[in-house]
Amino acid sequence: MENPTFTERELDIMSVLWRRGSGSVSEVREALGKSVAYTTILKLLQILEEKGAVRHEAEGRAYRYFPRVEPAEAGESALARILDKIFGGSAELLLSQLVSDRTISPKELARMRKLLEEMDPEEGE
Amino acid sequence: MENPTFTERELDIMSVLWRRGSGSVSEVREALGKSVAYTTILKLLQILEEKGAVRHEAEGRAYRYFPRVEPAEAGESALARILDKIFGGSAELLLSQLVSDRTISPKELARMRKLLEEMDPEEGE
DNA sequence: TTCCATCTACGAAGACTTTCGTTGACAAAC
DNA sequence: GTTTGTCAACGAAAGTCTTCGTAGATGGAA
Repeated sequence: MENPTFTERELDIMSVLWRRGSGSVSEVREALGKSVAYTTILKLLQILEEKGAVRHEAEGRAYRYFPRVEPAEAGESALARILDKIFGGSAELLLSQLVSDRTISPKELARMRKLLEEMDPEEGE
Repeated sequence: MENPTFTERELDIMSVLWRRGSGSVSEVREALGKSVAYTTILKLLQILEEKGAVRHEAEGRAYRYFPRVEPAEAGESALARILDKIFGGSAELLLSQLVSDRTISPKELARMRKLLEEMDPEEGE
């Protein structure tokens, strides 16, 4: 899937599948607090499958859905959009916004520092 | 504006206003490559004004539109969504995705490092 | 004055997204 | 074997977003 983008609701569902690894319609519905009808979740999963974002396996009479798109792929598209449109391409500004107004644990902060330390300048990855 | 969120097209327009500081309908249209009709841009700007995201001043017979929402505000909402739904709340994963597969200049990388170095752990800001 | 260009206002069409009711299959419980 | 509960499929209604045509105002050029 090239540059996967998801609608609001689709993302809710993908989020559940990423967190849990997989899910039946009912499980996804549970995870979303049962705020939407069963058939709505089913429909969305069918749409996502058509898009190639998920696949399913039979499990008894029901289906178990698995994500086919990695969070990283979806994140790349989503971040690129925000970086460009909102932060004018400045990763620094984005990072600043990310860490401000949000509590980051000392451990996570340390890992984030390390991540940047270990990055070789010029090297994209 | 509490937690401003923008649709795809609205964001295109806000992006232009943020970049330029302000814009008339024609200027915004130019900036978007004239790919959409004049009245479409006007309509979107009227919607954004109704939402409180922009304001206008008369300038001759035309209007000049100004953003009333800061990129930071829009960025906060947008990042929070991605962080939660895609990266499972991990700022580290998000950062890792941000810097991978994207060329960050040595200077920007240095500034990003500094940003994290100067952050006091536990302190939200 | 009349025409043309430029502007805002409005409304509605078209596209996309979200929602769910209804149907029919199937299996387990009665 | 009839009822009950769980399931996927489908289609269509309702909601939202995007698009632009048309109308009417205004000002400058012919």
